[in-house]
Amino acid sequence: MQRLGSLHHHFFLGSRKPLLNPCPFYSFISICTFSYSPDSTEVIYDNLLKSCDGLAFLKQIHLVLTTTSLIDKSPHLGAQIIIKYAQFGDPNSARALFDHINIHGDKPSSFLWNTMIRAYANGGHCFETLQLYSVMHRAGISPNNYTFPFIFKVCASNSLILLGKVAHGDALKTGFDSDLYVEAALVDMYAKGDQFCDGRKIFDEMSMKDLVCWTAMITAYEQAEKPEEALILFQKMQQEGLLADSVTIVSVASAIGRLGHAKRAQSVHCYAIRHLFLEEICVANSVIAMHAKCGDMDKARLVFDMMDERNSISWNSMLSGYTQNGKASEALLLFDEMRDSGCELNPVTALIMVAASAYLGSSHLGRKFHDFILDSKMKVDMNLWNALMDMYAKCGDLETAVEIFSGIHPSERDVCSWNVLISGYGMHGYGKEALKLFSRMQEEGVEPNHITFTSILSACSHAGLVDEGRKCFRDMTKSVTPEMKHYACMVDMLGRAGLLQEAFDLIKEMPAPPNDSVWGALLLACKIHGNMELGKIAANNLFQLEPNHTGYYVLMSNIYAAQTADHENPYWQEVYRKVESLTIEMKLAGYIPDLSCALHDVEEEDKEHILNYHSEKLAVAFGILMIDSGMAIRVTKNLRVCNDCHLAFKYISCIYGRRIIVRDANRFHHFQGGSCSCKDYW
DNA sequence: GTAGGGTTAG
Repeated sequence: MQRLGSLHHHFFLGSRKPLLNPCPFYSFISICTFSYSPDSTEVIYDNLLKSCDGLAFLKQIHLVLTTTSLIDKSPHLGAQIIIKYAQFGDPNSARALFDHINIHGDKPSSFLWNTMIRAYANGGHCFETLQLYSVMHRAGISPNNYTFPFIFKVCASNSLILLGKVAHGDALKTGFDSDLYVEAALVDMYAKGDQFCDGRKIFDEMSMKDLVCWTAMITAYEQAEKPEEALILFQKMQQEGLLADSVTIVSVASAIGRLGHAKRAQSVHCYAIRHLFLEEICVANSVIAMHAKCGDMDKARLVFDMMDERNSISWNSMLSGYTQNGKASEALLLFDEMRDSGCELNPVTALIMVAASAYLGSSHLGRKFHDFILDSKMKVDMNLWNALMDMYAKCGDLETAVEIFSGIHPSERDVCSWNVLISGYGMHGYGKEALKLFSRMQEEGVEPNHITFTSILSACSHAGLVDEGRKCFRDMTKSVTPEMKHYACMVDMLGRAGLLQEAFDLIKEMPAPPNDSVWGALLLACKIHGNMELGKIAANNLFQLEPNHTGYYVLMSNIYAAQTADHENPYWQEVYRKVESLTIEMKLAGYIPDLSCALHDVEEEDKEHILNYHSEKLAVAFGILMIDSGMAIRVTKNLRVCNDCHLAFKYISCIYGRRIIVRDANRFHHFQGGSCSCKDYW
């Protein structure tokens, strides 16, 4: 062996260059052939093949073995060459050799058949894999525990579960179904093919499960958007004493990302650090995506910045994280960095950047990325076309969105293309057109999904098409179970149309407890239509569900405020007129409204308007109108009096020569002759 | 005797 080793070494150093010309190489190998017994020759070639790192080199070796007929004598070397061809992405050459052996050599062993099947399967050649599997049967060669995993793998990744089931039957007949690898592949196939129960059943009945089986099942749950189940299984796996490896962690991180659990995200991150998994690009990428989905872009960025090597998935995860967290401008900055880094910009990158443009509502930017896509000659798949349409619709350019849609061949359009356009029409207020598209879509045989129904209900809502919306909802319940968001759309639609009781009845009929978006839609409708009674019910539910969401408190407070202004006071018109004349009189006397007291972020003009109708000003105006001039005007208020009202009351006390006594949340203010007892310190 | 399964962005 020592001798062979050095010979091998010598060959490698000495004849690399002449390889371009087969002659010297060939004569050298010939010498070897004569110098050693056939067994030793086989070992030499075996070593040669092991060190072979390119297709050209491999073809040379193949040629020599063919001309010396060694290929027909050594099935082992034949198999090694087939394996190498597959590794270098040349399954056709592998197949040619396989066929050659089939004709010239002994009948290929099941080992060789498996090798060829594997070459096809790993190269993603689904049809060839399955065809060879069937030829194998006809040739009378039995598949074994090495055959089945590859068959199941291609069935899984090409959604050919029926064919997979047939092969499963073969495995049962031959008794290989209880092999660990076969079982793991079956679990994977059934789970990926939406046949969870079958996959889970096999998994549960396995006599022995290793880490790969657990990971396959965990991954299946995660990819089927069942992250809770994935994590429950992960916990069980740990209870069984198995330790997660980097592949497991990738799936667990994805599951946690889906759930948005920031705390668990941190613990997975730590685990990955402790086990040095973050050095693997795949793990780092999934940890980045996890933090991004949990809303923590700083942590995502930290991982990203620490990476020694990044691929396009790393960059894209960051870009999409920034976009999804409302930091589109950060995404734009990072995109420039990505371009400078020389990393490949792929269709996913383009998709994210188009979505970022849509988020910013900038058709200028969106168009720039559209041009970039066309210039880069990258393949524009349906997802990217859909994103472009969505971007144009969201940037106010519905015409271009429609233009793109019309340019796509009808057979190419998927359900998402229709959804994008329907929602585009909806958000532009064209409810009738959205409905027409919805019918056209069904006529063309495209099955609507839950997003289609959300889009169409929302379109009806914005256009006030209540009857049509009701009908869509009824039709929808025939084929799919309505989700929260559909109820929210319905409540919004009915509520906007003033059908508050019907909206409330619908909420009461819901099979599951309504969430915040359903109650939020009702509350908004109550605000629009001034319904205090239902508003209180909606608000109370919202305050329990989302106690920290300030927007709902503001909405409810506005309902109360509107009710106050809602003219219960028979003199309201006089009061409002008085406030207006008071303002003019005060301004003549030098009053400048203190706009900083109007806390809403609105135009200056609106701020002044809001200030004028502060409840204490209305009360004082009412007092001036109603109370004898000799008497003090007394106002009681439950909040601290604002600066602007305080200033105004000083002016009024002077202009009208009246005492105004205001009790606010903390103290009394006595206004008289242009000043206040608090001496402006309160 | 040779060979094998589970992974990340949208």
